[in-house]
Amino acid sequence: MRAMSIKDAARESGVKIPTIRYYEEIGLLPAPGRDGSNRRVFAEADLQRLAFIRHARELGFEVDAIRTLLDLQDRPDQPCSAADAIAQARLADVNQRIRSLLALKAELEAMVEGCRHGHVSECRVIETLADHGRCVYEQHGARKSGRL
Amino acid sequence: MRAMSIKDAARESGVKIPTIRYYEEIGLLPAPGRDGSNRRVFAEADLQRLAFIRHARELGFEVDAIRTLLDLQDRPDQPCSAADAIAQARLADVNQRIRSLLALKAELEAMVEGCRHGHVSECRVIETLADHGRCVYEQHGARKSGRL
DNA sequence: CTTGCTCCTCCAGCGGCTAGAGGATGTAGC
DNA sequence: GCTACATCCTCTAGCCGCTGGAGGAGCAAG
Repeated sequence: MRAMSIKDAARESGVKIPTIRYYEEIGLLPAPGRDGSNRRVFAEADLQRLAFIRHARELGFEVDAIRTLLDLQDRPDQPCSAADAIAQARLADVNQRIRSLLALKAELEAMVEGCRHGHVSECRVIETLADHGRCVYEQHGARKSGRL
Repeated sequence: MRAMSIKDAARESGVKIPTIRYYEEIGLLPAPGRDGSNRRVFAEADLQRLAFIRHARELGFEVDAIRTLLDLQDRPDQPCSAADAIAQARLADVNQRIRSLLALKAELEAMVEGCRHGHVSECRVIETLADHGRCVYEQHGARKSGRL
């Protein structure tokens, strides 16, 4: 059973030091042990938890969702439908986001391609921004939250 | 020349009232006139500016970029290369984001499809989160900022 | 005994809003 | 004139998920 400092835990897990402390503060990571000088000592289980959290964050899960997923992980006899639902919801969100971004991409490409590289007075980029009506696709925008 | 209240301006521009005030505060929207009771009075030009800002925000431009774009709009004799560069940078960002999200989508689909709807102990979703090595695609993650 | 490294806690800030308190003013109906 | 209600104002604090800095403690090596 390795016991390591926060610095080592950060290196091993890929989670930065202040972020580790933050996860502890918000209760995502259970408070690790301390040594005689009040320094945190991380065990194997803490590292696994950090890796889990990091991976979930990379996949864009919100902290609350991760909390639920971690709780589930701790109770292996539960049905996994809750975990499945969270992942499904996240997938739906990602799909929606991709759709939005593809519309933006088309819009931005039209703006950039239309640019004659002259003066602002005849700049397609500025014109398009000023007049939504010139948009290639109407339906960009109105995303609520802003992850990934 | 119409002169309207903040409520009307919000309705016309699609920008919410507190957001309009916020844009004024951060200097994105020049401070509009006031009436005898210290209430904001919005003119046509203000509305156009609000529409410009809103459209740019929908396309995911950052406030600083919008500031530059608005400055450019105000000086039509300038070359539009700066505006072009901002739009290009935004396009590159959108493309990168789409790539990330497609990787996430694949990853999430693998997780969800692998789920046998049994117990957490054999849940593909939880397993995959716990062990990055099981990922279909390594290269998800590490996006810096989180818009759209 | 000093230097340098790591650690601790606490607090402030990022972006882009959003929401609420607490108060002033305007308008409509009686 | 009075009441009710809508709208406006300013100011402050909160959202998410961190990130960074101040100020201080503790430990090892030279």
